[in-house]
Amino acid sequence: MERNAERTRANILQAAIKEFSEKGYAGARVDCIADMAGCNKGMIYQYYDSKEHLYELVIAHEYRLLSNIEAEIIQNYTDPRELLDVIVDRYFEFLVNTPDFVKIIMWENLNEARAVRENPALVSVKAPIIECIRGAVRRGREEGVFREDANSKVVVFALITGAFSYFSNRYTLPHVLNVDLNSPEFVSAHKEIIKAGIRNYLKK
Amino acid sequence: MERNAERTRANILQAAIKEFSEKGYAGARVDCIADMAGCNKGMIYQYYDSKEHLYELVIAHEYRLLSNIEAEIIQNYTDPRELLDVIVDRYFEFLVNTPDFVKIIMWENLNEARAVRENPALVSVKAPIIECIRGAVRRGREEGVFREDANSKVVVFALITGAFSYFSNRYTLPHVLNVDLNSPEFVSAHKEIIKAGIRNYLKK
Amino acid sequence: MERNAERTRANILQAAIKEFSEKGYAGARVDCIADMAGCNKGMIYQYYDSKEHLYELVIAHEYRLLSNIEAEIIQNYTDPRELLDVIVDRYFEFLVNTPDFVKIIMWENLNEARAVRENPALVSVKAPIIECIRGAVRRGREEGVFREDANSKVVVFALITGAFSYFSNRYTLPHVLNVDLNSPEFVSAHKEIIKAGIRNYLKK
Amino acid sequence: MERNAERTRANILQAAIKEFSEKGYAGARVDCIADMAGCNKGMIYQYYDSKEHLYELVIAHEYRLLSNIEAEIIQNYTDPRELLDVIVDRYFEFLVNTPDFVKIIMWENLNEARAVRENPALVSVKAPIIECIRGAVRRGREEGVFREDANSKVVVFALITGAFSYFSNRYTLPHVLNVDLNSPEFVSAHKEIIKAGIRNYLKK
DNA sequence: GATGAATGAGAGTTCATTCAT
DNA sequence: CATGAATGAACTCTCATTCAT
Repeated sequence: MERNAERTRANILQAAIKEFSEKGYAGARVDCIADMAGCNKGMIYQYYDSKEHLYELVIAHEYRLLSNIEAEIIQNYTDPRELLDVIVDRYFEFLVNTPDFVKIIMWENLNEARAVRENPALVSVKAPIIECIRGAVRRGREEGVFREDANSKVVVFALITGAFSYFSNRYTLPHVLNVDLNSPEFVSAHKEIIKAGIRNYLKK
Repeated sequence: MERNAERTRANILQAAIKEFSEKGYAGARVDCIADMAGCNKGMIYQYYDSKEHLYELVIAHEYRLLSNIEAEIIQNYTDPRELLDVIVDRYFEFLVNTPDFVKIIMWENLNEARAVRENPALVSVKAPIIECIRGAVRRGREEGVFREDANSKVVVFALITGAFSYFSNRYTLPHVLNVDLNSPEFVSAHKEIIKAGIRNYLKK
Repeated sequence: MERNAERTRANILQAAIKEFSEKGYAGARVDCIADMAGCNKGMIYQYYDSKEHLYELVIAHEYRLLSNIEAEIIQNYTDPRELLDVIVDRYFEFLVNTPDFVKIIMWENLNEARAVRENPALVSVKAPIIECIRGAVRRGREEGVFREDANSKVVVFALITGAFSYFSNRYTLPHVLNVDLNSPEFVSAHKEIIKAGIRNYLKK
Repeated sequence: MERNAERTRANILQAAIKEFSEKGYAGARVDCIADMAGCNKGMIYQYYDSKEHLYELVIAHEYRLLSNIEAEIIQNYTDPRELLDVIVDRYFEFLVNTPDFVKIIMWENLNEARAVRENPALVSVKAPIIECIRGAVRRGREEGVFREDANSKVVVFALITGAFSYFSNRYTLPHVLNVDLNSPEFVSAHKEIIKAGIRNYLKK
């Protein structure tokens, strides 16, 4: 049996992401995490102190995943109109490929953002993308292509919730609507609605 | 202490709505529900058999609350363009006034709609509003004000998630964005984005 | 199976006295207490909240046992010389008949009196007997039978430790000395040594 | 990091003395001992096999500390009357300077002398001082300065418990009595009471 | 109809001990 | 000789559920 602290730590974190994402904080079981990580329960306490602390690290980890995407967007896109479309596309791409993420953020929301509020590092994790969008909105106004009184925060909020909402009702709505959320037509129609809504808000 | 079966049943249901909405299924405590209902634990088992069953009834109850709103919309609005705006407005009004609802639906989503799927009565609870919107979209196409290939399900999905999304990230996003979701300007800006997105999707 | 809250509470307390007295706080097992009390582990938490809190109540209970003896002494004896002998006799009698007591007080001593210090009610539990002895010492001085500079606290300390010491080395010393601490001759010889020591300290 | 078997063994023993003395057998933690010894847990098992065995060696070590004092007394003092006073003085001196000792003996007492009883070497560790006192008592009788029926074991027991008792209630009593056990007046008054008690027992 | 005492399975956590490196 | 990762049993505590009253 191979002994490797870093490997075990990582296995536990991955297992915890899966468990917390599937069952939320209250429903998650430390035993299940240990089983999935292929290690003993004691290891979780050795490396992460408590279920609570492990959960906080999972939240921080997931937030960082998205902020990595955002950092890449910030570096590469500056044109105000292009930027907003890109953000919707990238968010969708990320959320489609990272199904754990949406669920974890939703559980955290329902916990009233307890872990986020108590982690100073997370308070400003969205500052860069906010600043980026704010800059784009300002430049759009200066260039005369956006209306004068456009509110950046409204735009950021609409961008994020627009992308999120597609996934956050992933289980109940498709069921009662009897639709396939994964069909490319459905995805692109929804993305277009979000983009158009924001475009309309910004247009002069 | 008065003995009143109906009163006790109702108290338990209200308490359960509060408890499940605040803590989700896994985090909810039967003891807390009994305390809030001002009765003892035995009553919950007498009237509702188990925590699980009580939860299912809570879900059904909440779904019915929204479908009552929907029934009223269906009766009173027929004009295709007006209808969509009305739905957004009514949904927002309902969700603002019924904060427990959003949380319960979100928890249920995260439970992968277990209770909804297992309850035949809920499977068709959204059929009327879907049929109503479908009819409006069809009439809009017939009247030549909507595009020919408009998909009713895309519209229903956008309407519901659009309204929902405003509330479903109620805790994390305002915190990192430092905004007040309750300000009338923010609310109406967001509603307008949703309406415009859908309007744009439908327009010829 | 009879259901009786008061009975169960009392059973748990008695079982806890036994368990804590035999094994100390760290060595005591909640499971053992439940078994001895003939009830379920959950009852202990329902009635006493935690192992810690149960321990504190046990300590308080035991202290009260001794202070009941002291109250009886205070009421019935006033003659300075007689009083001191009576205290030694009564303490011995009590400690012989209440073997749990000595051990619990010793464990508590080794815990550096944590529970005693944190319980305001216990801080003054020995005040009456101290005051009583202090009064006897004072009267003995006034009556000219005790020395002028006799210190009451020295006397109280010698009285209590004198009685206690007989029991507190109950296990190691008899073993290495190969003596029977319960033989009446040994008991009365030891009591006489203590009484004589104190008498000598007080004599003019 | 230097590799030094003897050094590590010694460090572990010292750390164990501290840990067992502070927390008793049940409360002591192998991890804490390793930390204090500046080594890792494996070393403890390599050198001492188990927590249990380490504890037994600690007990033996502490007993030997006192018997060294006793050996020195035995060698240097023979006069019956002087001897008893010297023993009280030396015991006090030792116990004041070796605070761990009192606590360890007390814990061991509460464990009902398990380690002492199971260690043949300890059974006779007090034989020399007992024999010494027995001899002094005999000579005192022969010289006509002690009573004829003086029991040496009573004297040994009184000597040891008399010295011990001052320290064994070190935490609870001073707290409720509000006295300073370290004040020279208090110490010498207490010693005098013990000496006088024994002197009185022995006198013709 | 209503109470709350009692249960037992299982949750999070700790700890002496072992073992690959 | 030394490390610290890993284990598993046992511990404190919780909770949905049952049942005598």
